[in-house]
Amino acid sequence: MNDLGITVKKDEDFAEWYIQVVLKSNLLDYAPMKGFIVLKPYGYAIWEGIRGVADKRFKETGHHNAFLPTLIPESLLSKEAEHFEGFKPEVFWVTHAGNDELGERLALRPTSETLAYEIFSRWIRSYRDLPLKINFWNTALRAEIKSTKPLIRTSEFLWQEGHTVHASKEEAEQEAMLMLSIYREIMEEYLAIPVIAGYKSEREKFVGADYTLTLEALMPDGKALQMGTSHNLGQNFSKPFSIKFLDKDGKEQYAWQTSWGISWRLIGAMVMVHGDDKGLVLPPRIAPIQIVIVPIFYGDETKDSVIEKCKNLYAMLRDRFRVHLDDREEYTPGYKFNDWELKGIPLRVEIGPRDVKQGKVVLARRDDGKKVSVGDEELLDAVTNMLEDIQRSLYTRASEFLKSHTFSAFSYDEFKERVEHGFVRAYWCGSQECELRIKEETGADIRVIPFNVNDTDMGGEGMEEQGIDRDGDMICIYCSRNAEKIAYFARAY
RNA sequence: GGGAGCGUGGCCUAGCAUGGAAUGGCACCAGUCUCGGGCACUGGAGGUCGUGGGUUCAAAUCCCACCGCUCCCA
Repeated sequence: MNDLGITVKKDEDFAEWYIQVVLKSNLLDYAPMKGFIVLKPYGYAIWEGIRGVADKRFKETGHHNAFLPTLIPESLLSKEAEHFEGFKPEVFWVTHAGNDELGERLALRPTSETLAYEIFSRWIRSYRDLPLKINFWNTALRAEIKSTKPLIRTSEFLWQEGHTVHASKEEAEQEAMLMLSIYREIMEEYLAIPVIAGYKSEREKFVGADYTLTLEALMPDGKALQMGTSHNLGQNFSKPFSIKFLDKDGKEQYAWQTSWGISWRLIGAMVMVHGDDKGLVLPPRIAPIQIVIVPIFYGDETKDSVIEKCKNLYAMLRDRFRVHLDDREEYTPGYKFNDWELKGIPLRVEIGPRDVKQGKVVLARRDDGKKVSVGDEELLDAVTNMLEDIQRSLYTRASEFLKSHTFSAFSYDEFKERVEHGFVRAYWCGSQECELRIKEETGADIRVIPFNVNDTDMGGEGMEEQGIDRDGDMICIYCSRNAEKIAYFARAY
C-alpha cells in the first residue's frame, strides 16, 4: 500500500476519506479558485450516466430541453422580492464589460426562474400554449465562502433545472409530485440510494415557492444530504412576471408553475454511501465501465493465448455491457486490480494462462471482493446475474443503514443524543421558532416532513411500533405545545 | 465574527532555533527484468523555497507587508 491508494479508513476519518476518494479515483480535481472544482473525464462520464437516465425520463414525460444565458440582469433577478432576498448573499455579480462599468449589474445565475419566466411570459398567450414543460442542463453559481466540499457544496455546480407552466393549480401540484417520483426512481433504482420523501419546512423551502418537495438521504457519518427538490411555485412568479393566458372562456388568468432540480451532488452521495476503504464502489446501472478485463501472462508463449481470449470475451460482452479491456503492458495485474477497485468498477474478469487451459475465467466482485471461477460457457449468465446482484445488494445495504440510523425521540434529551447518529423523527408544533432553536442548540434542523411516516422503506416499522401513539399525546419535542406534524431532523451537509 | 496554524519539483516532506552549495519518499522518463493483489534494479529529468520589500558580504532560514490555504470556536 502506498499513497496511490486511500490511506485512511472510511469509518475513522470520513471527511479525509471522501476527499481522497474523489481525487484519487480520478473523478475530479481542484480548480484554482476556492470552492470550484474541475470534473475530469471519469467524473463527467458518471454525470453523463445520471443525465442520460434523467433526460430519458424527462422526455418520456413530455419535457423539452432548451438553453438560457448565464447572466441575469439585476432588475429581473430582484423582481420577486422574497426570491431575491434569499439568493442575494451568494450571487456573483458581473459589473464590467472590459474597462467600462455596466449600467446595470448582471448576476451569474444562481438559478434561472426569473430569467426563464421573463421569457415564458412572451411565449404564453392562451391555454393552448400550456402546459409548457422545459428543462435546462446547465450550471448554477452560488458563492460558497464557508465550508465547501467537492460535488457536495461548490460555488458552481452542474445540474438540471426543470421549469413548467400549467393552466391549473392541480396540474402544477401533480407535476411537482411527478418529478419528485422520477427523481426517487433514479436515486433508488439507479444510484441504489434510498431516500425519504416529503415536504420541506417553511424555513427550508425554496425562496419564492408555495412549498418544496424533497428527497433526503443519509450519509454514513449520520448527516443528511438533500438529493433533489421539486417546487410548487403557485402563482408567486407568474404574477410579477406576468405569465398570463386566456382560458377557454376567454378569461385572462395567471399561470401555475413548478421548478425542480438535481445536481452533481448525486455523484458525491454515491461516493459517500457506497464507497469503502479501497475507494469508489459504483452501482452497475450507473458505472461508466461495468466490467473490466485484466489479462495475466508470463513470458511470450502464454501472452498471445491470454490476450486472444481476452479479446474474444471483450467482443462477446461489449454488445450487452459497458466493458473495458485493460491490456496495458507497463502495469502489473496487481496494480491494475487496485487501480480499478479504486475507481469502483463493479466487476472484474481475470484471465491468465490457467484459465485459458481450463476454459474458465475468474470473476471478482467489487462490492464484497469475492472471487469465483466460472466456465467460459457460463460467463454471460454469470456476469448478468452478478451485476444485478451487486446493484441489489448495494441498495439493500444502504437501506439497512438508513433503517438502523433513523430513530424516534420522545424527549428533548433523547433527541439531542440520537440526532448525533442519523435521522430523528419527532413531533413538532410547526413553529419556525422551535425549529430555529433546535438548530441553534443541536446543529440539526428539519430535513423533511414525510408524506408518510412509514414511507421510509422500513418494512412497515412506523411510529406506532416505536411507541408513538398518533392518537394520543402529540406534543412538540421542544416546546411541549400541541404538535401538528412529525418531522425528520438531522444535521445536514 | 473570534482564535490558531501552514505555504519548499506534480504530491508528501527534511532543513528554519544558531543565515553560508535545497533532503528524502511517491509519481514521472529511459533501459533491463517482471506479471494470479500496488515487482525489482540501474540511470535520468524536474525547484523564481507563496508574492513583494527590508537587514546582511550572504536569506528557504531573520524583519515587515501582502496573497492563498487549512483547522478550531461561535
